[in-house]
Amino acid sequence: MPEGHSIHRVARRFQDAFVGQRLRASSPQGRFAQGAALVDGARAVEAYAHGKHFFLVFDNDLTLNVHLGMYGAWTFGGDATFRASSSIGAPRKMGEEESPDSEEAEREYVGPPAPRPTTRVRLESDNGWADLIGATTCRILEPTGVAELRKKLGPDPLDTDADPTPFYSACRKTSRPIGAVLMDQQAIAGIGNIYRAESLFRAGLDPHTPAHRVPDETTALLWRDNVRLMSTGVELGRIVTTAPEHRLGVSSRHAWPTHANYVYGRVGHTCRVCGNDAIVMEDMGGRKLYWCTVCQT
DNA sequence: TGGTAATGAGCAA
DNA sequence: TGCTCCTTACCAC
Repeated sequence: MPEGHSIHRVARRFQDAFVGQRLRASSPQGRFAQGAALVDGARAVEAYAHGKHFFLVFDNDLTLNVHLGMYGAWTFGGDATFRASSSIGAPRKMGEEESPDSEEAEREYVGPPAPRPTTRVRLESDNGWADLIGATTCRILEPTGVAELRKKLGPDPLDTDADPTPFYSACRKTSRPIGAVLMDQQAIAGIGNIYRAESLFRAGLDPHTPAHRVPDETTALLWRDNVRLMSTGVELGRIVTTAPEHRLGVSSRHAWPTHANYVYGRVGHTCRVCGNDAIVMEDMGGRKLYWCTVCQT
């Protein structure tokens, strides 16, 4: 899936383009017809993300809660204030950039295109639209439901007010591998398979290290590094975890994908730091874990 | 045309 | 631990 940074981009997009307006809500696919009816015609008052969960609050106290899962994506379009249509969500190609700037602005907004048959939700204002496909979760929540859900989510590195303490204590009290804890949304919210692998590499940490044996200064480093990496992800619309000196000879950002990561998806390639053919892939908790057996000890 | 993998997570066993 | 759901795109045949 889109990791946490993508969801924060979605929230930003909604905040800019839809919040403050009355929205028409529908479910072209039909599977969310009842939910859409609950907010159809209501005014959007706030959009935010917590980890990989997206929340759109309406003035009738109901909240649209979306989790994109592995395949979900939002597509946006509208008049000039929207820029041209773009999408945020499940990338289909490695390193794909989300919401690329359009080459030309749309001349005249005449309304949204016909929805794909798989469109779960379409939200429409007078000057733009947002389509959701493939989400694993899409529902309407009461305020209590939102509170209940958020209580189960750990601190989000992309939340500037977040207190990382719960993440530190989660690490101290479990012998589960640190590589598994980083993926646990109850311990820390928003990290996915790429940020997991890349931040562990940058910390020089063996993913199998029992979390309670990771020094406090290292868990603090992991938090701070994910704050930095994910913030970069929000700004770029793409995950780039390599330091500039490890992207030598790459000037165009369109060439970044092949130099954007240290270990994710790089089995059989030379490690950018130690130069060894030491990057391996294994299964951890049902997900593919990539790491360098020389750099991460 | 069909098999598969993909930045996820809930659930049964 | 493994199955399931959601959807798309790429690849091999």
